[in-house]
Amino acid sequence: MTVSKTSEKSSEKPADTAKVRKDAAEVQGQASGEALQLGELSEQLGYVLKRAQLKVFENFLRCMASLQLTPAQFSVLLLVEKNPGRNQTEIASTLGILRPNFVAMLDNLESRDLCARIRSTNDRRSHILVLTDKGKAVLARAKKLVATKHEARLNELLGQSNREALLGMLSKIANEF
Amino acid sequence: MTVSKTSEKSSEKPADTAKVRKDAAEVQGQASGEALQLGELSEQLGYVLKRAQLKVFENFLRCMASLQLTPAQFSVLLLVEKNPGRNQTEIASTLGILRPNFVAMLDNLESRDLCARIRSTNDRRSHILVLTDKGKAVLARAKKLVATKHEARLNELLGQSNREALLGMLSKIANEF
DNA sequence: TGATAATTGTTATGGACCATATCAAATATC
DNA sequence: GATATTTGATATGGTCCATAACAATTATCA
Repeated sequence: MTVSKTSEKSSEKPADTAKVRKDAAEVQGQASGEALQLGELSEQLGYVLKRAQLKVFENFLRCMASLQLTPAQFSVLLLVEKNPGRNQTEIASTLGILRPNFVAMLDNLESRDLCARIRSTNDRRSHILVLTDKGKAVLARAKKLVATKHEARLNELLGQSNREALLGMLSKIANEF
Repeated sequence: MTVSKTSEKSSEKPADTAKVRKDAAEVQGQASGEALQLGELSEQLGYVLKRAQLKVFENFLRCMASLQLTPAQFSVLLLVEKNPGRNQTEIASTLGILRPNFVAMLDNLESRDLCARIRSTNDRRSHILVLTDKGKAVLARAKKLVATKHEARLNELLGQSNREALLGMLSKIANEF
């Protein structure tokens, strides 16, 4: 196999061997217009999981357009409502949010008068988080939107029992994987 | 209710009303050490879905540590192997990757000699994508790692039939939601 | 008690990922 | 053959995520 000067110019890329070019020549012009085959990709849990998650978030944002709440913001409001009086570190960490990144989130929610930081009397380093009246009202409306537009869509697509089974399996993965 | 000068300094935040401070005073010092209640959060599909996805990706990265392949890179290699001779636009779009963002990804894979861009003879604008021999070998090893370490873990956690049901529901969400 | 360590909220910063506008080269359209 | 479209690429900005560092406050403990 006379390979004339394995590298004519030193600017060639690592993959630029004769073998690859030969392989490529064999598939040149094949499969012009046809749809691509997903192949094993559609069996990869991570792939399907990620795509499903994107779709769900996308739908969530559409349902919440009138309230301008992201999934993360919604989760903060839910958690603060359920656990009033906790500080930023506690709320952030149970949501998997790092404290530095939680600051801007709270700045946003507080500027919209949805929740408030109150200096704790026990530990004057920390801020206690509470929903404002407006925050409670907005969250109530958000819950209704989620239930009627978002989760309802899921039930309609999967059926009640399947939806519950799905949630159970995802919880198991989230907690025990 | 005599509220002495509703706003002493104009620098007060919107949420700084007497009502919120009163509400906060009632929960000060409650629930010091106890664990937080997730409440309705654990029933929110989006929340559980996102957390599960993070766990799965995390595990995937650990399993692939020896090959240094991210989920996205793995999906590219899988798709190029199944569809050799397609161009960047086709591969990227079926993966939901925007063309500009696909360039750096390919630069990476190509610099590691896992795949190659070959100028198409049909349309000299486009690059045909092919796996190199090394790319094929690495992908083969990656598939084995995924099967024995990653997906096996899932089967062990959920059981074979549940794992298939999960995949089916996620596909349905990804495609029909 | 007082010196030292740890914690809380915060800022600054950098990386990874995602999205848009724009460009030159090549091709398609008419 | 003039114009529009497509392809890969660059530049750029936004969002999210992660780490280091800091002042104020609190905990530790010698």
